[in-house]
Parts: sequence; structure tokens; C-alpha cells
Amino acid sequence: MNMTKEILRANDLRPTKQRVLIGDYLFDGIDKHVTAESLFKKLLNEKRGVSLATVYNTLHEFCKKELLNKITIDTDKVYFDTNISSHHHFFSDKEKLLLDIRSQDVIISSMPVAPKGKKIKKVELIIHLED
Amino acid sequence: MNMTKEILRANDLRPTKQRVLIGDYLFDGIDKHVTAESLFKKLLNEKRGVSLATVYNTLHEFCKKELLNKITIDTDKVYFDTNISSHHHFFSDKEKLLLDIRSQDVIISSMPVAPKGKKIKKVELIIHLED
DNA sequence: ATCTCAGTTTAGAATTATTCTAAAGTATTG
DNA sequence: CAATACTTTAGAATAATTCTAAACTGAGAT
Repeated sequence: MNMTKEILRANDLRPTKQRVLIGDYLFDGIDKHVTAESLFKKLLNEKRGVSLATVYNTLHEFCKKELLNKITIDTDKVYFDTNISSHHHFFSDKEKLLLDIRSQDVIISSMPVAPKGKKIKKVELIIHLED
Repeated sequence: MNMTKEILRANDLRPTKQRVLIGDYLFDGIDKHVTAESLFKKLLNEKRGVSLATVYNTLHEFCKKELLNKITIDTDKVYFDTNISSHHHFFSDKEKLLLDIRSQDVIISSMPVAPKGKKIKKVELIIHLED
């Protein structure tokens, strides 16, 4: 059976045509950074299209199920990373390009304690690049 | 002479009423996190108002002159930090609240090298909080 | 002081990623 | 197959930010 369908079912998401199409692309084993727009355009070339609203819906659902990692680095676009293991990013503000940093290349040896009443949800290190 | 005026002149910015008003608030020595909207509202209560467009213009000019630090953490708002020394942030996604982390509380002991042709412009560590 | 002009401010329109809405479609269960 | 809860979708709505072009102003020259 289609791998994406298994992933979807395992996460209580009905394997609709659209989700399978999106999942097949995102979960093919190759790490990717996508935006709603880039994914939407990518899928336009496929046999059947997926509406932009569905792209947004699906990306958010996948995030909620922790199948994707949402990266907010830029005000005008949200990036989604298919690599959900802990790692950090370079970001080139000029080209708006996001690059993975191998996890072994960053060592954070001291971390603050969370303010009282709060827990640490996620640690995001972004290294902004320039020419 | 007004301290803000000196700062403005030193940065080739004409000390207009609006810039002085904004600078007096931002550069009073107390670290602040503002958004265009929060600053605009704050200034409405002052003797003379400043238009929202000018608030945006001024925040961007101050950033360009490195009098402010722009923090993009959230898609729907840009934050500006008056603390321009190197430090990191907690961010509570729920309340959309930004908190400074004292610089001594984070130690990054290993950093990746920038991709060829690029330099590291800024390192931003954001610790997302939840309840 | 006044003149001049480049730099600045401003209201309102434009832009744009994202979210919302509500109607039509579809997967799943019995 | 029928019923229903979940999905998809087009298009409208939203909201932060940017743009535009006209009015205004600070600062140096006269």
C-alpha cells in the first residue's frame, strides 16, 4: 500500500487524493523546504491540481501532526521543513533561501531556564547570511 | 541638547519632530520590544500624533542605522528591540510575547561555517515557549 | 530673517500571504 | 447503498506592511 496513505491513517487523517498527492511529494525521503505557494505551483504540474486553500489546510494539518516543521523567519512567507529532526538553519535574507545546518555543526552548551509557568517548546537557531 | 537629536544627527537623520518623539521614547535607556502598531498606539496619547506610515518609516530607518534590532519571529508582526547588544529571546506563541534572554544564559560553543560566498550577518536564537 | 530644495511626512490606496466561509464533494462505517 | 462526518474549494475577507504622490519642513545659502 502507498506509504503516504499509511502515514495519513496513522495520524487520523483521511487519505484523500489531495493529501496523498501532497504527502507523496513531501515524504519521499528527500528533505525539502516548501512554502504554500511553492507547493501549490509544484502541484499545478501534476495530473490533478490541488487548490491553494487545500495546500494551506494540509500543511497546517501535517504540522499539527508533527509531520512537518513550521519555520517562521520572514514576515512574508512561512516555510515548512520536511526534516523534522532537531536541526537549525541558515537563511539568506536576500534570496529568501533557507538552508539546513547539520545538527552536529551547532552546539548549544548552555541554555536558560524557561520563565516560571512556561516550558520550552522548541529551540530555533537561525543564522542570517549576507554576501 | 536633546540626546535623541544627537543620535539622529550622528546617523544622518534629520531630527524632525516625529523622529525625536519616537527616539525619545525608544532610546530612554529602558529596553523595549515594540511593533509598529504598539508604537503607533503609544504615540497617539502624546501631544502630537505620528502617522502610522511614519512609524513604519522611522522603525526601518532606525534599523538600517542599527539603532534597533528587527526580530522576525511571527508572520503577522515584526518586533523591534531597542536592545542592540547580542542576546537572544524567548517567545510565547500564545501571548505573542517576546522576552529577552540575558546574553550570559546562552552559550553557543560550536557554529557552522557559512556557505561559500556568504558571511554570517546575525545569529538569532529563539526559544519558543508553551504553558 | 527668508528662500530654496532635498529630505520627510502623510492619508489613503495597493499589495499580498493567509484565513475564513459556506456550499459541494467524498471517504468510511453500518 | 445510505448516512454522515470529514474534506475540498472558490472566492471573499483580513491585516500587516508597502507604496504613492502631494503637502510639509529643516537647514544651509543668501
